[in-house]
Amino acid sequence: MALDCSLPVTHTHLICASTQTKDTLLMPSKSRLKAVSDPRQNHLLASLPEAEYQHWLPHLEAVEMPLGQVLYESGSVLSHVYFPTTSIVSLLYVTENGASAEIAVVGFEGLVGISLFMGGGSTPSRGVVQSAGRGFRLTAQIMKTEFERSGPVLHLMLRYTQALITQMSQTAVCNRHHSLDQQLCRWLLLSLDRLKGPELVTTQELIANMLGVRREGVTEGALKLQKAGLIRYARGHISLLDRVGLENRVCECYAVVKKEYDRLLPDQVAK
Amino acid sequence: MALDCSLPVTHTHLICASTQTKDTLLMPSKSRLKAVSDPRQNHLLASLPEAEYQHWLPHLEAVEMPLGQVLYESGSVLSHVYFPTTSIVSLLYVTENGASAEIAVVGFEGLVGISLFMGGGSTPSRGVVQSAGRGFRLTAQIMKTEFERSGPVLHLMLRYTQALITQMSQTAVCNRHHSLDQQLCRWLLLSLDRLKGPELVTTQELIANMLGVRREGVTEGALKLQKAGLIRYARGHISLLDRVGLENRVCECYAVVKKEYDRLLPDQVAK
DNA sequence: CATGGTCTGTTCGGTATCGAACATTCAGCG
DNA sequence: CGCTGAATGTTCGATACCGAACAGACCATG
Repeated sequence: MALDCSLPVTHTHLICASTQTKDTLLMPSKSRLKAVSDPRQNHLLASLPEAEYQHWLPHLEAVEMPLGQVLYESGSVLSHVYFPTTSIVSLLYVTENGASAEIAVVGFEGLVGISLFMGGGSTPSRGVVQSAGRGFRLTAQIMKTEFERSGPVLHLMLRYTQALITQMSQTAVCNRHHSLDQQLCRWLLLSLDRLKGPELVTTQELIANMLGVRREGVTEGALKLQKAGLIRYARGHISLLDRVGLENRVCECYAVVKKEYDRLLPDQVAK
Repeated sequence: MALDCSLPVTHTHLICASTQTKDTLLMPSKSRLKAVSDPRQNHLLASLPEAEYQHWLPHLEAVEMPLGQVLYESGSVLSHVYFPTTSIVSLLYVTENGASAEIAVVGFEGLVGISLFMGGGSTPSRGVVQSAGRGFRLTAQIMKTEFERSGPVLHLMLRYTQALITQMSQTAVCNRHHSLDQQLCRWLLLSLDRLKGPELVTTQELIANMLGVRREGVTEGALKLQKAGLIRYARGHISLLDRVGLENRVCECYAVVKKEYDRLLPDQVAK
């Protein structure tokens, strides 16, 4: 913990150098230099034992994660694992005829690229930045080595993976049994939980892609929520006004997932 | 491999002793003593390095797995991991209002109880025997120890887990985008792949529970398939007549899952 | 061989979502 | 400042699935 402060300085120069990864960059974030990232904004990194953390530090590369950036494609071998801090990444499945569905959301609580240490190297899903921000990444090689080397790291990663599995499973059930309105609430809450502020920067069109429904459906659902005074939105900005109100409308799926994350990944460090 | 033959003898006396686990026994299998189980009928066990396998052998307990048996409840801590040989287990989520949906099927290719070595101890799902048969089990303690002790075991289990994750994810997408008819085909093929013979012993009612739809829907779908000459069924018995025909009707989800299982778990031993 | 229960077939109206088409509003840009 | 494209609002018929109710077929059991 004592050495945290030295980090941002050490790494700031890397932020720009690493931006040009695979830019499907749709909306470049307007050089918000305010929050120079601290790796421990990511809860997995923050949960690492101090010794491990110090060991990782030199290898953690700060990266900008612009909206729409594809971190990995279906079937491709990952070059890095990503630890979002102020961004959100969606794990997306795309069907043959172009329809899509999000199976999980990853934010500062998690990591993108479990297939790297799970042994498969790739998955049939796609990782897309769904809310622009920052994060850190580690090369595949180092991640694998660290995973094998340290028991605590392994256990942390596996517990996280189990939480992710819960989110995926619950998504499957939710897709089957709950109304679009409920799913929209779930999606909003899950996404908002993975960001600092009370505002999401996304269009209804993108939400529709995530939920695997038509945009019109999202519009209607969002309208209801806005009329009820739970959210307010305008041209790509959605603000949370009444969290309790949303929680009253959401299906059980949200609570199940949240509870499981809390159980498997208690905040050992600051929240 | 050389010692396989001695095993059935060693363990046959355990089969009965271990039957009375938690019997929601609906349909006791009529004492089919023909296939006295060989642990290596389970592909995970068969994929273990010889040394590991010999190490596990004394601890593998042969068990009867009757239709409807609940191997674990949502949230409960597992006492054993199960390795099906001639049975199929469904991982089932049940919603507050009683609706259910299967998120994955496990047969001789896999194992039930990943939360044991993933670190969570429990999951919000339920494990139910969906096709009566046999299997082997290992106590939680031994499974955990073995998982930690041996690299090859760990890697095998994790690769399997990743395959399972694919199945769960694909189920989520399928629930969203594909028709009941297609999903029925997927379910039939996935289930048939996890059994030896070309016949399933299940009612349409149970299939409906698994798919999370009404029984009437399954009846209609099954009728179409029967009229098309792809399957034949009667009172709880479904026979596969034309696999290719089914594969022509199924959605991509089946192929994606199958391909991923084949990729992650190549049959190192006999198939 | 009668009976009860399970399994399957069939029907009908209700509802949520789809697919497509179009109107409106707003932000950014030249 | 006006244009353009993106984002949002609205409508309509089509369709897949739901919920409920019931009929027939078959098996096990007494």
